[in-house]
Amino acid sequence: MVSVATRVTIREIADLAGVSIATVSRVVNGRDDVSEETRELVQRIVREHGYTANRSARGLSAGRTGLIGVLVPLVHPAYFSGILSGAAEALYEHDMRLVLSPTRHEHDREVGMVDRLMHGVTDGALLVLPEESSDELERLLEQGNRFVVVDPRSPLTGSIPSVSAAHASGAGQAVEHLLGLGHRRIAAITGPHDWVATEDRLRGYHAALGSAGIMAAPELVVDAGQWEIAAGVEAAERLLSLPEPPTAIFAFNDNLAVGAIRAARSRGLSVPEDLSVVGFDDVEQATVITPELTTVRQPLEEMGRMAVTLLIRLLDRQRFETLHVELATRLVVRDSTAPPAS
Amino acid sequence: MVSVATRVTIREIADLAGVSIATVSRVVNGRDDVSEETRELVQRIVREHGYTANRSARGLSAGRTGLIGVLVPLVHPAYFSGILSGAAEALYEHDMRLVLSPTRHEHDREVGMVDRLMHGVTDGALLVLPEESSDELERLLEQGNRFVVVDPRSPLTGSIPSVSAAHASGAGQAVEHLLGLGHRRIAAITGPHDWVATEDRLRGYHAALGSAGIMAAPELVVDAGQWEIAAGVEAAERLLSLPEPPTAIFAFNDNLAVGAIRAARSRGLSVPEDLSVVGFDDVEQATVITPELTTVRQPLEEMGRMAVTLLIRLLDRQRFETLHVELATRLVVRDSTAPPAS
DNA sequence: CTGTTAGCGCTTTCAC
DNA sequence: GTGAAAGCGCTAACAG
Repeated sequence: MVSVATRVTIREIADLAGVSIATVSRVVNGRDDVSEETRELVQRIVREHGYTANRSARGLSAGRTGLIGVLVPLVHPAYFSGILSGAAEALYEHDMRLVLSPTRHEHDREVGMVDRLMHGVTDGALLVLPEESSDELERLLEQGNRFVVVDPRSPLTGSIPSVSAAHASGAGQAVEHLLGLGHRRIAAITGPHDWVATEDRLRGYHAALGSAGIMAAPELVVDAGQWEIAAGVEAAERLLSLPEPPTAIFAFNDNLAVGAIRAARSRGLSVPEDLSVVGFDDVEQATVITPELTTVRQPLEEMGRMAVTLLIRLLDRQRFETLHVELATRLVVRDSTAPPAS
Repeated sequence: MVSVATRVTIREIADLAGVSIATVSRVVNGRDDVSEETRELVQRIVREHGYTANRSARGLSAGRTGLIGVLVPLVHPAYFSGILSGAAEALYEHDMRLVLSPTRHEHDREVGMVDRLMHGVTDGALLVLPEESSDELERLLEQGNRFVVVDPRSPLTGSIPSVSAAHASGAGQAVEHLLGLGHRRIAAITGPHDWVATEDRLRGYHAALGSAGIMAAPELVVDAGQWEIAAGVEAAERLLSLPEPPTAIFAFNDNLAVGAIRAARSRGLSVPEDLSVVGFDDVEQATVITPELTTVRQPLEEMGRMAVTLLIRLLDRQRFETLHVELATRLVVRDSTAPPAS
């Protein structure tokens, strides 16, 4: 005969303490217009009975649910789960919770989810690598939705808050590392060409080469078109069959780098002796592959945390100057890079 | 002067349609006591205005929020994100959402989160690899909480619904594969000894050997004590320095298997020529490592989906016979296993 | 079949 | 400093 336990409500706490529910509400929400005496009394009762406000009721009456939607294309890839992890932790510290909403990269599903989430379930959202165009996002904002974009796919207009990694300078770090080792023919395997991540990293690549007085040979930049291992294999094969192949490859993410290593190996080339490879992201597989990958670490957890920070400020209607935050990357040198053969 | 858009409410839809809010509510909730005519009218208006019920209000009034809490130790490891992914997808199909709640393996945090979640934010929960003892879980259940345990760490009493992989038969598949290749000295690197996963896999290991008329040598079973790569390296080193080392190692998860491969390699042994290695889980790194890992695949997404199915039945107060569901595993043969040297 | 009404538990004016 | 009371938007009896 177990029935769903009926939780203690604000009414009961009020009765127990001999005060009104308004007073209990004040204490629980940390208002300061309560006498010290009353506050302590109420707090004691609250503690003794393990009372916590019913979130639905609070959401309905105060318009704040303490829930944040996080839209990610997929939850599985390490890239997204890193961001998720950081966001969940930051929200937990604010006593808020994360509503996980995978969009499967489907534009319509994403739009629908934002809409539903924003209507009574969630106070705001994080849009990770959203499918929507800048215009669509702008419109969402105008409709009164509160959100922060994490790692925008395409360039955003000024008023949409966002958090991303410093792609260009990260790429610069990678290339400078290779230059420092003595490489001069440094190839790039890029991601899809219309992504901010790709374009910015490409910019960083060219800038770093340029500063060293090197003009990147056009044939050394190949577009993998995707971010998957297979595309990396293919792109690397094209590079390695060049009349004058590169001595180092900067792959625009770790998957592509893994592909490059495989391609090299299957040609009998050894990494890093015959070919240096640098990746980007620093996800787990970077340390599983042999040789362990030298790569540019994106601060994924930190990106999630930072996005939460911005969003909470937004919800509190605080203004802030910098709507676009770029988080620094860090080069992690492991075993896949070395000076060129001779 | 953008103000937070005030969403269309049931009241407005009712007015627009010239019916009462009760009727709108009936239509929206798919009740069948509405005339076809009225239903269509209301549905049209609802569609035109993109109305969806405010979840907080519904939660408060109906006691159902459409939200499910999922407690996981961490979100990042592929193991958990696989389960999360399956659960999120299944919930989405039921128009429900997932509240992500990482516990960091902290018992108190987990208990606190269950408690808070269950109070007005969530209808029920999935507890993945929970820290609580069977007794504590039992008590939670008695207090009226609705939840399903995914991959219990310790054995559960009968009344607590759970979903897990078929550990014993999975281990059997691994060992039989090795036996089939001709191995006779088959070692096991186990996880922590008080885990259901460890004990069941160990049982499967012994059973399979036993059926082949082989008595497992005690020194061939080593307890890694953890699930991490480093522990796998260490355990494998112990095995490989035995006077009569094994020709094959069955590691109780992929991390440990990766460790075993590293240990073999650093001794100049090549896998699979000199040593076969089988893992358990089939997470991404199994295909990144060289050689690609032969491993027992756990149906992680499916476990998440199944848990959601059970939970929803539980919420609907449906009875079911099988409270404990075991999902079959599948052996994935790749390149880390081969017949013994000679 | 449809409308009226009474809450769900909480926050928030507005008085005192 | 504290309480009374009016909702927040919705669901679920209960009438008719």
